[in-house]
Amino acid sequence: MTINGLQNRQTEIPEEINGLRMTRQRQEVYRFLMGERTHPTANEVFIRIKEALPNVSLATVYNCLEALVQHKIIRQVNFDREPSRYCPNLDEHGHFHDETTGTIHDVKFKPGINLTDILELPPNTVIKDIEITLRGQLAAS
Amino acid sequence: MTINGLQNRQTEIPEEINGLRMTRQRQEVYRFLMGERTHPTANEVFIRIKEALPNVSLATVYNCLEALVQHKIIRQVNFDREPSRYCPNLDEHGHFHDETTGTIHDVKFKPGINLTDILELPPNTVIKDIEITLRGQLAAS
DNA sequence: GATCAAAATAGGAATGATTCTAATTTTTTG
DNA sequence: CAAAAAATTAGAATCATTCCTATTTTGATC
Repeated sequence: MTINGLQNRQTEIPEEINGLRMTRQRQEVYRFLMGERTHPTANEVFIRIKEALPNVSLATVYNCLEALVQHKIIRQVNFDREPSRYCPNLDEHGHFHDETTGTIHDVKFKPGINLTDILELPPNTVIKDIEITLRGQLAAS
Repeated sequence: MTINGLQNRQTEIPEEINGLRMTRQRQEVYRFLMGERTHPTANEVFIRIKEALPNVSLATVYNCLEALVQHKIIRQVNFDREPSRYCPNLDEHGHFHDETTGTIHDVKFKPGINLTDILELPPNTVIKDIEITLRGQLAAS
């Protein structure tokens, strides 16, 4: 792929993000996710970054993904009991799972909506994380 | 437990619910869930209904749960990648997972709130199912 | 109530995403 | 550079769930 190393410079990724040292493997995982809207699984990440790092192991991909999630650099998304998927969008948002195509779409909240405004939470509740998932289909219009 | 069979009559469960024939095993699964607020896992259901049906198998519990879910008699609830849990509350609601105690609480919507009102869904979307899960803790007040 | 077909169940094997373990390599620190 | 810490690798282990197949139960029909 490379003709000239200098022209092959890919998106610059800092040496550290949110206190997490960005090793080569973490960079590749992160770079791939940043360019994806498809919410890939760990295995899909693995297959893809093997192109750049042929010796990478699946365990490392899991380690990287976990580290990135824990440092709030990416998000983990779960649909029922399917394999976890990973998402670079850190804005508060939900996910719509289109059953017809199997694709997943981010779903924004309408402006000014605050999740905790619409739910009857027990008093003194500290919410750390919210996950909203929708299943359905895009009707042929 | 039984002194007098007649007095031991438990909650009457119809022979059929939503088109699903209520076999003995399905009855036991359903009856147990109806009396529980704890959102048990398949295995917890299994352990519990073995008291009434010593020969029941875990596979059957899974079969029963799936049948009940598919006929919209109970709901399946997933937290991240933890074992699925089951819930007899059919009202539209979310779940709050208290990390301190490990307990799960149903969360109602405030009156008049319509989920689709607050989300920016793609046009022509048919939503079949919504799942809202919250993780956090009940602060000591 | 006997008979046949369909549905449900039981038990155990198989699956598959994820986690764990131990050994090796890389990075950081003194 | 040496030692310690962190990250990576490969493969084994885990465990919830599904699958398979034989058996049992149920429902329909006579």
